[in-house]
Amino acid sequence: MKNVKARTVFVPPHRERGAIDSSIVEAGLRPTVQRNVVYGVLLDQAKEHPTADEIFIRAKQEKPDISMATVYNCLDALVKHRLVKQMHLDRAATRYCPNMHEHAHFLCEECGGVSDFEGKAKPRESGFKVPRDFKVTQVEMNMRGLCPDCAKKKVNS
Amino acid sequence: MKNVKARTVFVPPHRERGAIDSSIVEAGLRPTVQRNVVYGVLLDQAKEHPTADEIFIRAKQEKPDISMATVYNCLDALVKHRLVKQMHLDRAATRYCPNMHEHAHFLCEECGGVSDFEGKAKPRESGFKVPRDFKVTQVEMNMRGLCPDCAKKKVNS
DNA sequence: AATCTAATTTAGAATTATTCTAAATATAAT
DNA sequence: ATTATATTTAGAATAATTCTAAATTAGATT
Repeated sequence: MKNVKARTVFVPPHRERGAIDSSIVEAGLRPTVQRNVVYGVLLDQAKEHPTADEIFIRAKQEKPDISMATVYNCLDALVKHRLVKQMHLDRAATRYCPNMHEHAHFLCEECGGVSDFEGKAKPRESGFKVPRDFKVTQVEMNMRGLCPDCAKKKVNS
Repeated sequence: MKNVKARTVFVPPHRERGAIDSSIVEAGLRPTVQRNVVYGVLLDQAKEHPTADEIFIRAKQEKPDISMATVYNCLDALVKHRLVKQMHLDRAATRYCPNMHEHAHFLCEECGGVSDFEGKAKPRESGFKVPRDFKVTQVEMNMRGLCPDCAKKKVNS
C-alpha cells in the first residue's frame, strides 16, 4: 500500500491528481503531494492571479500541514520548469499565473481584477521607438484602466 | 543672514539650485534643501535609474546628515507631484526616473543597463488582443534583451 | 525681528515579502 | 529493504519599505 497520506487529501472533484502529476513529471519535476496541491490550487484560481499567501491559504485547506516555505519552493520549481509565470505589478507581492501562452496583463483600477490579453508581442509596433540596434528578446506589458463591468457602472452613475 | 547651512552644501557645477527649486515650487511643493539634493542627484543620474539606496549614497555626499527616511519622503513627494516616476523590474528595489516623457524601459540582460524608449503607447497595435470593451488608460512596457554594445560583444566572441 | 503654525525631517522600530538554514522526511533507484 | 538524493519544514535572517513620535524648519503673521 503506497502513500496512504495522499489519499486523505481533499481534491476538488473537477481536478484530477493524475493529470496534474503528469504535467509536473513532463516538466522534469518529481511529483510530490505538495507540488500537486500548489499547482492544482493555482490552476483552480488562475483568474485571480493569486499571491504566494493566497495560494498558501488554499493549499492548507487540502493539505493542512503544508508550510509557507514549501509553497515558495514549489512555486519556484514550477516557474523554473515553465509551468507557471510570475507577474509583478508595482512592488506588490509576486502573483502567479499558470497561463503559459504569451499574454499581457490588464489591471482594473476600480475592482482590482486582473485579465490576460493573449497575443504575440510586437515591440516595434507598440508606439515606442525601439532603436534597431537593440535586440529585444522579451516583452512584458501591463495595462491599467477599467474592465467592461466597471466601465459600465461608471457610465450609469 | 538666511540659511547659512544651505550654503555649505556642495552642488555640482552643472546643476543650479535655483532651477531645481523652481521646478519643485511649480510642482506645488516646498523647496527644502533635502528635496533639492534628492531631485538634483536623480537628474544627474537619470540614465542609471537609481534606487533609493543609490540616491541616498549620492545625496549624503552633498548633505551628509540626510536620512534614508527623508530620501523616501522626498521621492514620494516628487512622485506624487509628477516630477519623477517609479519603475519596477520584477520585485527588485524601486528605481526612480526623472524622465516624464511617455516611455518604455529596456533592460540589457548582459550589462544590466536600463534605457528609455520614448513614444506614445498604442496598446491595440502591440500584438496583444485588447477587447474593445476594456478602457485602457495607462500602459507600462518593459523589454529585455541586449543593448547595442553587448550585442556587438556577443557576436565577436 | 520675534512668534506661531503647519510641514518636513529624523532615528529607529515595525512591517512585509521573501530567502536562507539545517534537520527531518519522502522519493526513486538499487 | 537500503541507500542516495531531493524535498519539506520551522524558524531565523534579510531587504526594502513604511511607520512613529519627537525635533527642526519654512513661511506666514504679528
